[in-house]
Amino acid sequence: MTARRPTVVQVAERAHVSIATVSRVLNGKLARPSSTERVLAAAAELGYVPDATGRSLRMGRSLQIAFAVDDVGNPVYTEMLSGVEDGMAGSGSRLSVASTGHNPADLMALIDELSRGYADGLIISPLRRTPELIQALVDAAVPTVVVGSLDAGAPLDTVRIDSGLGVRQAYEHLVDTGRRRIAFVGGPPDTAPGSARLNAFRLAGSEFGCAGPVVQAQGFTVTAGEQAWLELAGLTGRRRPDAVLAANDLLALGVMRAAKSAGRRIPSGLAVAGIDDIQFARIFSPSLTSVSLKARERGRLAARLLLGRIAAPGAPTRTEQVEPELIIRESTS
Amino acid sequence: MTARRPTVVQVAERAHVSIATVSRVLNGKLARPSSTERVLAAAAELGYVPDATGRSLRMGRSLQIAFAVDDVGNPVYTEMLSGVEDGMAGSGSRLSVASTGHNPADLMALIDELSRGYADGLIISPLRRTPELIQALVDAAVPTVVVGSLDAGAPLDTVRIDSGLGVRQAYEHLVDTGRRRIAFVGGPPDTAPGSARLNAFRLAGSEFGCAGPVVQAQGFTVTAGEQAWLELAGLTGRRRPDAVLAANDLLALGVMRAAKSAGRRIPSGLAVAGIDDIQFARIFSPSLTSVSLKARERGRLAARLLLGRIAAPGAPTRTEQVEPELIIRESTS
DNA sequence: TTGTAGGCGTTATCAT
DNA sequence: ATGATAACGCCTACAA
Repeated sequence: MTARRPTVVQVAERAHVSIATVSRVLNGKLARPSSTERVLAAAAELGYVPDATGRSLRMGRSLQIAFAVDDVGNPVYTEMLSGVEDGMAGSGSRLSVASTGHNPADLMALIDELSRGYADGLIISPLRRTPELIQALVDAAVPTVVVGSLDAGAPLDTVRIDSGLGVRQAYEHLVDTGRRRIAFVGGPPDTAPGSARLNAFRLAGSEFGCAGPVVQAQGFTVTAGEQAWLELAGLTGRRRPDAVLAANDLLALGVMRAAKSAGRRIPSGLAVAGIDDIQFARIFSPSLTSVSLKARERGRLAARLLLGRIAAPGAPTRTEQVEPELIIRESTS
Repeated sequence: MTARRPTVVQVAERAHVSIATVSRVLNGKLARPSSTERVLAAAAELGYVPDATGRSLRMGRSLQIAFAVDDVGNPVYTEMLSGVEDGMAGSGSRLSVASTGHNPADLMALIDELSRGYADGLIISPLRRTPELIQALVDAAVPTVVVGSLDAGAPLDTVRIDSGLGVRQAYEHLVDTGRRRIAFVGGPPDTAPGSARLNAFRLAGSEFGCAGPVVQAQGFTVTAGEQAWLELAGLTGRRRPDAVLAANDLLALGVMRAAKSAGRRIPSGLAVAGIDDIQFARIFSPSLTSVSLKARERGRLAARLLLGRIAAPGAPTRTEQVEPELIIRESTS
């Protein structure tokens, strides 16, 4: 911790070779067996480990990947992060995590920071996909992979999932199980998932004809879900919903909690379904029916995509598609 | 993304000064106003941003902090991570996250990796504090802050919390609310929190005399908690517990879920309390009584400690202490 | 096969 | 106040 770490120079001296030979041996290039042996021995004795910064400077690669996450409090991002780590396994790169909070400026600052060269690429799953953000990502100093659907125009690698299809699956399931007045608790409408899922709900509503009231929550949080329930709770008669479809699991959990406190029975009095299938969805009582958006798999794919892009910067942009999957649990059956 | 980024050389040429002056101006050292102005203008026009790698090499600092987490699936670590980010705010350093899984070798490899100089320090909250691990941390290439209690001997900065006191608080609360046969669901006994909390439970038991059966779970997970309940469920008569104290919230949630499925009423038939006070503890039904171990605060303090250590490597080791806090909710009252 | 030397981008010393 | 230059640790032509 105190002693200065040995460098190629120390190793070279000890092995009685030049630093070039040291570097070659350590990087697996060919060298005379005797030299190889001496270098390896010297390196081992000295406890030599190549310096990441020196190597980065020389190679022009930091061997780091940045992952920007909007809301660390949402388990879905933890799962995605876990997937990113999986996808990076064996790549030799490390993971730099930045939570950008809910401040768009933070995110822009992060993208700017990339031009410092501390990461070779960025994985991002932005809640708000504004044109400015997309443009910033396209112009970023390093390649970016977006987890989320983009207009075909943007020259960016993406990992997509049709969350609208997920909404439809949940909706259909609610109808199949006899619900006839399905309320929707949407996320903030200015977010990509917020608007996409609301649209899908409206579409499903016009097809199946069981759409009930729509509430826009302030965020994708449990608290917002609880508040959303308050708006729903007052409705009576024909406006009173027999099911709630929420734009994500945290909202659904909030709705369930508030509805239960208010004396509603779930699922007999009210069915509730969410989206994301976070790990806790299974644990709740009643356990929450939810549409898995395969966060982990998306993270894994994003990492593969990014590593591929870094290896071949000129290759045509790619898109990976993942399919949503309805997981039926107690809250609807 | 394609064009090579400008360096001090470009800026210097454009401003008609030397690279030394560019560096000085950009780092806020004194310079003639006219030079300052020209340099700033040139830098702005070129969109110059200092390269992190070049700076790191020269400064001998990577401006990165590593955070090693045993189990990303446990929200308590997400909260701690969040605290670490808070504590690092404004320091100019970035956060590198590595989840070491449950493989001790991974962790050792991570510590070895530190000697590559990719981080200036490490924050770690290890489940298993073996002598080998502690020694490795002491010998690590960069300073380490341990979130957890260590023997006084180890020359490491630490953030402590008396989780035994937390166990006692919960135990006392259960006794106060009339429970007379308190079961304990402990984590793996070879982990630091596993053994510390079990010991505290035994101590409280001998003091208050209401200790019931003890179950050792395989891990600190919901699933392990569900399995633990299975062991408890068969007990009858005098061995049948009227309360369960679990070594962490995930275990407690698992116990609650399994007990409810088995028809036990909570808290009337069985009281359940956990430890950690993860965000979801509040959301469950019934909401979970838990002892907050201030994960976020501990993360924040760890970051401060580490930054201080990096700034003053020779300073005496420090320990921050945080107090546990019992949060009473529905699962016990 | 091996060594010398240059350069990646930055900061800091030492003259001027 | 400023400029030339060295140095951080590494890899890799290029020359021998």
